[in-house]
Order: sequence, then C-alpha cells, then structure tokens
Amino acid sequence: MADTRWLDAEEQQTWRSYVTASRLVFDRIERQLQNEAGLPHAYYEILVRLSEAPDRTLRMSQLASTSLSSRSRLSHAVARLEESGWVRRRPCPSDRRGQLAELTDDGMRRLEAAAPGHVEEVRAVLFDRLTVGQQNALREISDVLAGDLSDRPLRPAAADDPA
Amino acid sequence: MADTRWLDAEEQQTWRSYVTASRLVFDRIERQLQNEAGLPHAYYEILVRLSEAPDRTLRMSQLASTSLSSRSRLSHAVARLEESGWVRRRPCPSDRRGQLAELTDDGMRRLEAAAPGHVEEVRAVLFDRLTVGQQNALREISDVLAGDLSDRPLRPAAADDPA
DNA sequence: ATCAACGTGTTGAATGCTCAACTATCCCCG
DNA sequence: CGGGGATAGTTGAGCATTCAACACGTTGAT
Repeated sequence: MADTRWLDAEEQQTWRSYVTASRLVFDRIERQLQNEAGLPHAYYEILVRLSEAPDRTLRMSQLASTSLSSRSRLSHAVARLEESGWVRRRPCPSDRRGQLAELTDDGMRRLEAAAPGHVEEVRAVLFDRLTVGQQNALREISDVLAGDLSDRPLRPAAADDPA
Repeated sequence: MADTRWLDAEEQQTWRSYVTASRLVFDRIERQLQNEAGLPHAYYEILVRLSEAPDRTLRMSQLASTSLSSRSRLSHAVARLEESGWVRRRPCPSDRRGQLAELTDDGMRRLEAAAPGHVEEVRAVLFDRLTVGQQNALREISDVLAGDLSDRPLRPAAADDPA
C-alpha cells in the first residue's frame, strides 16, 4: 500500500470507457428483459441455467454458482420466481439440508417466449457493433478476467461470507 | 422480429464470458469501495466527476449525464451524499429550476483518502491481468459500444423517461 | 455415540435503483 | 403578454441485492 500506482492517462481512458460501455450495455439488457419479460437479467440467467440442467433441476447451491449469485440472492430470487410460477422448489432426497429448484413447464414456455427478444437485444448492443476480430478479442479478454477472478482471495462472488 | 438470429456457439461463449467477467469485476470494485469508503461505485463516480469540475460544482443535470445516472438516481444519491457531508447543494443563480451540487472540502479529503484503495483494486482486477495489447483492444471495443449506445433510440440511460 | 465444525439454505433489515407522478420554472410562439 | 410545451429536479412506492444472523443437517474425530 506504500505509494499508489496511479493510472496514467491511457489507463484512465481504458477504465472509464470500459465502465461506461458496460453500464450502457447492461442497462439496455436489463430494460429490455424487464419490459418484455418482467424479469431482471439475473433472474433470466437463473432460468437459463435451469433450462440447461438435466431434468431442468439443480441444487440451490449449484444454481448459485453457475448463475453467479450469492446464496442469499438466489434464495430471494427463487422465492419470487416460485411465486410467479416459473420455478418449483422441493427438498433434495439425498441431503436433507438441500433444496432442488426445477423449472416448471410453464416457466420453460415463458422462457422460450422471452428468448428471442433478449437475443435480439444482445445482437443490437454487442454483436452488431463489433467486428469478428473484436468479438474474439473481447472473449479472450473476458476469459482472462473471469478466470482469474473466480479463483481469487477477495471473494468468489458466489459465496456469502468473508475470507 | 420474424426469425430470431440466434447466437452461434462462439457468440454464446463470448456473451457469457463478457457477462461473467463484468459481473466479477464490478462486484469486486463495488465491494472494495463499500468496505473501505462506505460508498457504492456509482456514488464514487459522482464524486469524482464533481472533483474534476470547475469549483467542484456542477448542475444536477450535467452531473447526471457525466456520471451516467438517471435524474432520479442522482437526486437520491446527492440527497444521501449531502446528509453524509460529502456534497452541498444550492440553487442555481441563472436558472431557478436548477440546483448546483458542490463537493465539500471534507468530501474532497475523503475522496482523496478513498482513491488509492480504489485504484489498487482497479489494477488488481483489470490492468494487472491484461497485456498492453489487450488493454488497447478493450478500450477500442468499449469505445465502440459506448459511442453507439449513447446516441441510440432505446434509451440514453441518462434520461428518465421513455421514448 | 457425541460433539464441534462445517455446509446448506432462509430470513429480515438496510440500502440503492427504477418508474411514474408531480412541482416549478423556463422558453417562445402567437 | 399569455399559455402550451419543454426542461429541471424531487418524491414515494416497489423491487433487487447485500449483510448478518439464524436454523438445521452432515461429517468426522475421538
């Protein structure tokens, strides 16, 4: 912590540009989903992960990891999704502490209905604006950032508790 | 809306990787600021913009644009920052509808105290992990995304109201 | 068998964000 | 000048997320 390694002008620009772009991109994604499906992006992702799981079912804790949610967030989210009929929850047979979350048929249908609008928006905000080279670069960069960060001291971001 | 232009496997990976990386990056930034300065990232940026303005003062609406906040969000945010003594608000002399937000001396000192920790975290999550080439690529990509999105139909994101 | 440590999931309070509605002022065309 | 429409900012309700605290089941060492 001795002397701060300040950002030089170029680094500043990079950081601000990244922050700005991400905010704008995710704001649009968020709004589109909220308006057309009545769901936040985080909830949409939870449903997608469930839809891809065997029997459309996952343990809460696995669902939390794959959807980058804290346990607490997931618990609230699934409670709400259950009320709205997208998801059903039942006890896990092999571990009495556990809960299984399952995407309902109705949830699956509604997810399929929501998907096209979401994909269009993803294209509109990202793929339609970047060259293929830029898309590849973005993927590589993101892989580096995500890869390193998820095995890191200061919070796995899927966990609830401090170090 | 005819047939959906679905994402192919590579595009899917790109999108998911980007989403994941951004979530992890901003979660860490958020947490670091919250823990060490008691502020959300959005509030920190508001303060930074003020600190860079002449007389550390800006009209609410300008502050909203430069900090990518909706008017409403900014209003709530400044209310809170004023309560905590970071910012002072006073009427704008040239326009009786307006309000000027000014960073207080105390706010400036506390911002300077918070900056080093934040910069370290930005380095830790971003610059320390990317080559210079990747940093440049990320800036270019982000410029494209941010540039296009801010002049776009579906919400400037700094505005409050629908189309 | 017991007990402590751990893992799993939930809860409630506090905070921030969004949206819609509202007030007040300004602009400007007639 | 008068009035309609834009602009500036605030407010409150509703919802999502975080954090800390909790309840309960599991596991393993003794």
